[in-house]
Amino acid sequence: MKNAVLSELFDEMADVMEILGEDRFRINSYRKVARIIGDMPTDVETLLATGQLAKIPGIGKSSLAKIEEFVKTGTITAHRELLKKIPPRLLELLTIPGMGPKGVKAVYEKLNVTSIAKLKSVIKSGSLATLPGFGDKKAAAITRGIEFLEKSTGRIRLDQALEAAEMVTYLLRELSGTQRIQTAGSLRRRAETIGDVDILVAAGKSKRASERIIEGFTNAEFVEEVLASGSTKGSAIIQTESSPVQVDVRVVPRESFGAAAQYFTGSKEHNVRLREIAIKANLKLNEYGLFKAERKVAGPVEEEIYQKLGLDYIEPLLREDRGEVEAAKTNSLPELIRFGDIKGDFHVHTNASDGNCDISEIARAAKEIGYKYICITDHSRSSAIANGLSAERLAQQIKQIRKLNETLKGITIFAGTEVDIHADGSLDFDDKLLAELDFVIAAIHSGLASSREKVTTRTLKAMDNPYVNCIAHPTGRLIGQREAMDLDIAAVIKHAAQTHTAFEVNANPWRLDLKDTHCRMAIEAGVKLAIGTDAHSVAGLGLMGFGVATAGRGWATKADVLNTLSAAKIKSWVKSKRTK
DNA sequence: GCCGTTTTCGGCCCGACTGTTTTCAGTCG
Repeated sequence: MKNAVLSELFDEMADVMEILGEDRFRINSYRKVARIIGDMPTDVETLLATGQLAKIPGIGKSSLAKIEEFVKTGTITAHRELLKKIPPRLLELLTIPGMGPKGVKAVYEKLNVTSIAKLKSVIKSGSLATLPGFGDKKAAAITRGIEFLEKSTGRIRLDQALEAAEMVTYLLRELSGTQRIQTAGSLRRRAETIGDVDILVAAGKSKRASERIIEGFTNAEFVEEVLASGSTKGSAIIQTESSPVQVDVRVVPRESFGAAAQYFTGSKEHNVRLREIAIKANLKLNEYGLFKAERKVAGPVEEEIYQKLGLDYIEPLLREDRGEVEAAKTNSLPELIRFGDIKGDFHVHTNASDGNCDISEIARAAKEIGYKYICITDHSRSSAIANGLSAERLAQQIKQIRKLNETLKGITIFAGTEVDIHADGSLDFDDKLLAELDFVIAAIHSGLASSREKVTTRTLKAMDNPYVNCIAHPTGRLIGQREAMDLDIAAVIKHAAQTHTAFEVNANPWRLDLKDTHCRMAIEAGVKLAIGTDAHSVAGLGLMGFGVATAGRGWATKADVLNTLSAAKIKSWVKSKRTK
């Protein structure tokens, strides 16, 4: 996908211009273009060819010319020219927490620092601390920043962030003076990765009450390092079971709680849009409320902020400035899928392959959750490491499931498989066996790094099989660990619509695959989503919420998601592809 | 660089914390 590369180029141009001290509004427009392109689910090339790109607000003449140049030549002259103006490794300094463009400019011009390595040495020699605007504490903060950078990728998975949020929330609830607690930031929006965890606390008006809450947090046992501690904000690295996580706690008065929740939930881009609307209406929006001159017109309740701005309430999942503000103006926001709409799980493993419990155990657990059905999808023989089932073992399992269904009340077990898609697009089981199953999900588990053409053709061919109902984890990514396959998403979505095949939204926080923007593309093409946890244990069934949130971030309604249908309707949905 | 139902020029979102300051700039979200 060229979008990611292009987005990076625009961001880099903005970085260089910031260091060079150029006009900040101009820099902002570059950043905006970078974000728009990075978020776009469709290839820039396609949008450019159809003339749609020029119509996107934020992309003007100048950016359009740069994008055109990039599509034609693979490079942007302006980008190359800008990079010539600074040493090649200078930009890496910007990734250090505590180092911004002004700081980078200063160390470069005054101390000739051109890389992180050189920055380390001027800190060691003590010369950084002599620089105007720098000092011992600043030098120490930068050292910590470099160490942090060296041992982490900076962003954590949703499950890790949630664990940290739960630890801190539990602590805050016990503190006196705490009136309300709300998780905010990218965690509340259920973004696929989280930078730091934001938690809001409503407390009494006195400064002392607020200070006590911050103290209670920064002094907690699990706090490893305090980064900042003021009267309304505390920031610390906490140690969870899985990783160190930065948590920011902010205390706000109760009468501003809604405004603060809105403000700190973001995204930044969404908030900018809201504040622009406020200004046009002669209002001012900040974390304390919505104000007309000095008078507060909204503040305690988040919904009222939107209402007073003339907008429908926008769910946190949608707050990315991806068209939700426009939709809120025209009463055309989608009614998002909720966990309560989910009637079953489409992707579950048992101890027949690499899961850790048997069919009846996991089925009972699913019934306990309130599901009406569950689909057993153990691996097929090619996934040997996962103890994939042979044709004989699968035939045996189908019989076992049919028998269990006779005795188990209140839940239907679908016999399924997660069948491997071979390099040539053929499947691990023949059609005769697949025809015995209730639901078939197909997946690629090998050769993920092969060419765009190969992985795309492979996926397209699998969808042609009349028994394949769903493609599991379609891009194969593992967040923070493995890149997605270079799949032609537009092509596979189009083919899915034509072949009556669904795409999985894998709910595992390592995967979240399809991801939000791809979900939206699929929905727009009329392709159904099937949310599956890929559970390998009873606990694994509990990941469903991450999948529902990801689909919701892709603007999915109940009607877009296969597992909101009854068991009977699923059967007829499957049948309609087979009899086509 | 982008944009326009008051504008084709003149605007462009807001505040807390920190550290280096003698009243504020830089960074972050």
